[in-house]
Amino acid sequence: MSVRTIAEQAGVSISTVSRVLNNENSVKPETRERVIAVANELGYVATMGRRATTNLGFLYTGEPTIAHAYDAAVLGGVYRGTEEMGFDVILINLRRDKRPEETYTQFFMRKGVRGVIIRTMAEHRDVCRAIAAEGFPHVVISERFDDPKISFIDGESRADSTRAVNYLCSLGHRRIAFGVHNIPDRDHDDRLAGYEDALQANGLPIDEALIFRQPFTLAGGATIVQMALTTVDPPSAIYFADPMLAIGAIKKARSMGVRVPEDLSIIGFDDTDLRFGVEPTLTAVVQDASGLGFGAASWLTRRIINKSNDSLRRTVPTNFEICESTGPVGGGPRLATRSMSPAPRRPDAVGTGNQGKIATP
Amino acid sequence: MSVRTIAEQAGVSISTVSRVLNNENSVKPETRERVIAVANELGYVATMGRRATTNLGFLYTGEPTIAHAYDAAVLGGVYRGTEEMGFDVILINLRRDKRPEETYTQFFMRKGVRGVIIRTMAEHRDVCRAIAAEGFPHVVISERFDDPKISFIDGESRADSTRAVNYLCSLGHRRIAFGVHNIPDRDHDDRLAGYEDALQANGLPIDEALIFRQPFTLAGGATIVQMALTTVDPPSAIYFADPMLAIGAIKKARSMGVRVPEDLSIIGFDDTDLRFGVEPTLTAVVQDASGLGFGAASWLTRRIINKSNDSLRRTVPTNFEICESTGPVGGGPRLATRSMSPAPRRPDAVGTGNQGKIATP
DNA sequence: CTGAAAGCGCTTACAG
DNA sequence: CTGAAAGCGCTTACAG
Repeated sequence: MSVRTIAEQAGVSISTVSRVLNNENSVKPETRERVIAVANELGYVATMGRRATTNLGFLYTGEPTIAHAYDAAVLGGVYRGTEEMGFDVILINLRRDKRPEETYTQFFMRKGVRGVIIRTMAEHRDVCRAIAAEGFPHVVISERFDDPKISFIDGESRADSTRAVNYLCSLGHRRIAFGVHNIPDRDHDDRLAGYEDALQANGLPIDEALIFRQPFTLAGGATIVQMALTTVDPPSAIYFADPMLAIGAIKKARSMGVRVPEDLSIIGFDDTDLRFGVEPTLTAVVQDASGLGFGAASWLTRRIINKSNDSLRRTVPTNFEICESTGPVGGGPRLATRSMSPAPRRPDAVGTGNQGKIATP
Repeated sequence: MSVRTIAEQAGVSISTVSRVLNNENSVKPETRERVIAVANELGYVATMGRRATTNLGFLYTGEPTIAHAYDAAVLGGVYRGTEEMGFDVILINLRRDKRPEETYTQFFMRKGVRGVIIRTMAEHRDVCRAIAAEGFPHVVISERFDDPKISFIDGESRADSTRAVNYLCSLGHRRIAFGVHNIPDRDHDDRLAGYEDALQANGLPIDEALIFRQPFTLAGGATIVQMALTTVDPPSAIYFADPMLAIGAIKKARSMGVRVPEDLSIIGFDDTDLRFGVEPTLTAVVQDASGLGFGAASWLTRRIINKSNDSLRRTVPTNFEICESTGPVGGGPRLATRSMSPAPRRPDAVGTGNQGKIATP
């Protein structure tokens, strides 16, 4: 399948197809759109020499945050997911490299990319919509859309958030705070909704004074503990929708002489294995970030090879794990570690002889 | 610069060059070697359509460990380092994709890769040597070689390891253990050497019974603490050459009722910001893993563009940071947090609105 | 094992 | 704004 096929289908010459592929400004917009549509329909593949490229793009719509534990886990999963079909992963960044006048498809084809895993944020949902509208193969990670043309894979944390807060209620807690980062994010809104569901189910009021928003850093978590414990009617438990907040909170509580869980129960959220690195080990809602990346890549590479036009609309439940950072209100004895909804987790391969730093307790 | 140029220089036809590039087995070995040598000399570039590719390979010689904090930090740095010259980062894996009969250069050219950052381990030092011998642009991360043709960038942790152990001695510690992972690794050997240097300088014996080797996991660190504290003459301080070991050790000590630092001083090693996530904050030898990746990528992309033949032989000193996990032997008051050798650190960009999980206290 | 020539995929003046 | 044709980079039968 070459420029020639596209040219025939679109009713233009191969010169025009080439011009569109290279985004020359001389092409009439309607012609351009028709050619791009045909190229996406036929699954046009950029060639290297005369071989088809097999690059899968890991796309940041905004500033890349590769070094973060969540991103690293997702990327590790994406890499594993490309193995079966033999695709390579290439890191691409819209903000850095996309030219303003070119379409997404043109940008991707220029990079030799046949499909993209989109790592995005709430503010760039329109970018996901535009890529889907052009018909370019894609999967959005950790978002959810109503439009059936947009493919996504998303962790469903609302139910476990409710379960987590229900668990606190069952331990006798009545003043339960919620800590979340201070930037709008659908994931985190879900967790807030789950928290509110549980409060209502337990006949507890939703108190805005118990909802804290801070940057998702250790310092943010510390600030929340500080603020929460110095209010008039302080909470006896906090559910954090972010790992860093929870870890910072535990550190801060201990340095304030507040015992966890005797004086304060803490539930966190974990995408990796960070919950095992703190003392006490964190009771947490756990999301398999690596699994999200794996699922996205393995589905997308198949869709590309099969030239199907399916969408992926997959929601993966989280898991609620009870560890040591939660206990009865008022400081009873600790409960034994156990898991309420054990789900299979697929850890990334841990090589030998390297300096890997992942927690594998 | 095309197959034609290579053909002329190598004294063969373009057909033969093409055959070598595609590793057809009909080519005589000597001819093949000559063509590959010329291709590397001229800096041959695979083309996409008729544009030069600009891929920088992030190469795993063995099993990829992308999700690990160290790898993620390095990769984040590599990505930043490619921005100026506009290269893209592509993840490649020898074990998965390299055909047994092809040379490294052939493999890389087939992937459209113009240079590689090599993430390797001690057991694959010969792979680094072979890539360098072929003349393919490369930088090895966290290794060191005598051969001046091999480019590397490496953290120098021996001096700070000595400094760390000297510091323990200055606090009155006389029984100081060393914890390291149980797989041979030059990095970690350096740290052991630094430990031994300090013991000798302080007139202390090197006691094999105080050197513990365990898998680099939280569990490994816990095991070391357990073993160390149940010996006849237990140490009052431990220096760990790996972050996970140190964090696991702190957790274990606390759960055994051993106070850190009053009963046991712990010094760790940190590639990222994990030391801030534990209680007490870890005194540590700190390596800027992201900076290693950045340095490698920014040098390598320039070398490719300039078609120079220089080698990179860069050693980056670590930093020794005194935090809360160390104190006088016998449990005096804690010292204030300060840094003995503050070095500029370049944190990865932290985006907004994402679920990033890096510690930025 | 290798080259000359045909041919594929693409781009690029040139012409309109 | 578009096409026909020339041309570049590469691969691939074909011939030896």
